[in-house]
Amino acid sequence: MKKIETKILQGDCKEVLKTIDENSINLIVTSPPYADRRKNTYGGIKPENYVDWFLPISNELLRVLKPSGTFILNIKEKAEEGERHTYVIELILALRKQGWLWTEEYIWYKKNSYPGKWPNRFRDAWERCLQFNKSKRFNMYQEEVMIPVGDWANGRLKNLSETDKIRDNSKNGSGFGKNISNWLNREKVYPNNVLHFATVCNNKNHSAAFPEELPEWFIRLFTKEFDNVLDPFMGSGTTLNVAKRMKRNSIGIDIISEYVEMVKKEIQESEFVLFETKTEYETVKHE
Amino acid sequence: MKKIETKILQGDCKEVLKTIDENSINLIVTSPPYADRRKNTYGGIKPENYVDWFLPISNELLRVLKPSGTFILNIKEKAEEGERHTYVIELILALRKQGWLWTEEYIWYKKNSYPGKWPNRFRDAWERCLQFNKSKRFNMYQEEVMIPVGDWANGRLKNLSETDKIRDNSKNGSGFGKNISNWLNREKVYPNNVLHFATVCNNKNHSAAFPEELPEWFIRLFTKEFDNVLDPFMGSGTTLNVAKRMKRNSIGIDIISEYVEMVKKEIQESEFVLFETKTEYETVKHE
DNA sequence: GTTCCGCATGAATCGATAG
DNA sequence: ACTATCGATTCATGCGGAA
Repeated sequence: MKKIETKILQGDCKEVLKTIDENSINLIVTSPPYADRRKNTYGGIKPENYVDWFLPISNELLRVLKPSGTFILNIKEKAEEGERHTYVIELILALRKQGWLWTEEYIWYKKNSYPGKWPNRFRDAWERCLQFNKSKRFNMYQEEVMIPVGDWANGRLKNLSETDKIRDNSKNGSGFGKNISNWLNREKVYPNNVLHFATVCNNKNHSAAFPEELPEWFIRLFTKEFDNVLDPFMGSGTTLNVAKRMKRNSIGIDIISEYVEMVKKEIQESEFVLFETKTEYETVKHE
Repeated sequence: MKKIETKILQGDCKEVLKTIDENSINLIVTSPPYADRRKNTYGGIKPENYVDWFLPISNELLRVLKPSGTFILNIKEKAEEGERHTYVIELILALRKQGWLWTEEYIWYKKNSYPGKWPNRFRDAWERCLQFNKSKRFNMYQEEVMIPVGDWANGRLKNLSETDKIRDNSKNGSGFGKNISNWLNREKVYPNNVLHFATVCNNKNHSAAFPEELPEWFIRLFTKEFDNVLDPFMGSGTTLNVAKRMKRNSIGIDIISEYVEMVKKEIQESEFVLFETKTEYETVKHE
């Protein structure tokens, strides 16, 4: 029986990542600390230094990711002095120069973000989930995230007209054509690039990270069982917990030892539930 | 009684804008032709030339906008050969260099996005609505766009169908973690920066790029009655029609005379309904 | 009239196949 | 090795005709 490995490493990920084998990771899902002058994790990265701070890390991520792998970066620029910062869009350009492909930008639309306002803006209800890849041919298991077909199918597919049974090209030359009969008996359809997930509440002693649904969706989409998932900014360990539950090997890194200890404890407790898995903290094994 | 003026001008907006007084416009809402799109009507701007094409126009927009005014740019980059193009984010950086403040990025979350599914990506269900300003002190009438608390709880501006609720649940699974009782006794709440509107497409001879709700929301938020609204890429005239209905003066520019004639006719027909307003095509008057 | 139902429509993008 | 065309995918909306 195969075992699931969940490794938790303490340290600055820029250094710790160097201990990980190249081309060994199938998926990186992470939410790095946002630029913030006041925070003391990572010394508080200033917005104007954010790109320079991130590039050495992403260079290691580029090294450890398999060519068929995917890197999902959950990030949102802060507003300061009435403006949105530009460090995130500058980071996209810099990552492309570093060799990453900017494949897509998914939107995390926060379901239950509180109403609220400032004099010049409303509550920010969305974050970017930027998808980067090493090559154009990456693994994507689209069937794993399909959703039920909409109400329209009930009425529309009841009785088909003649044009419904063949490919019917759009009359206005848009190039869009469809064959309605393809949709008979179809129960599920593919989703789009807006993810409508709830936010999580701050009930633990750490700042709120993303909800489990977010890494789960990407893990489902970009990995299969026993693949390797990495979160270099582990925080409260959401990605690792989800990966373990979904039978993916995972590596988490965090600079704050309190987080590391907390996640280790949490993962160990889950051993009693999922006793067929095994957690290793010290040794590094790859397929 | 004050009269509403609706002016429709034919020509290249880069030139036509020069005839408009400086500091005279309260709100610019526009959706320029996207790169490589609408080739048959606008000729199609190449992605690599997009920023250079747009900057002379935005320079005129900067001139005609009042210091308290707002510029809303609806745009979305295309995907090509597996990657998202970067010309839109390069445009944001270039507009800031030109003197604009990048205040906010609203998301237009399209209810009925264009169908599509490819080996490497899903349907694109959102577009950017970028907010730029000349100064940090711009007019914003936040109370005008408040929404009923029930709609906010659904995360939508309209109620969900039963199937939509199931689809939503299958995507996120979790309910509300937060105590929303504080909001229950309030009639209306402020919205957030995600706008959930449907696209418009009908079987008549023209289709609107964006639905009326989109310019209506921004006109409500950033102008009051008798303010001046400008759309330099008028197209089918959605912005002008909405502005007129909401008793705002407006100027529309388009290079295609067919569109200009069509919108003129449409605006004139609405005279019979809203006979207290008056449309002027030739003279230019400002407060 | 008014409501119901049928159905065309769309800022798209990829791979495969044909010329 | 180019370019051109075709097939696949999908659902809210509004029009027009029927009930």
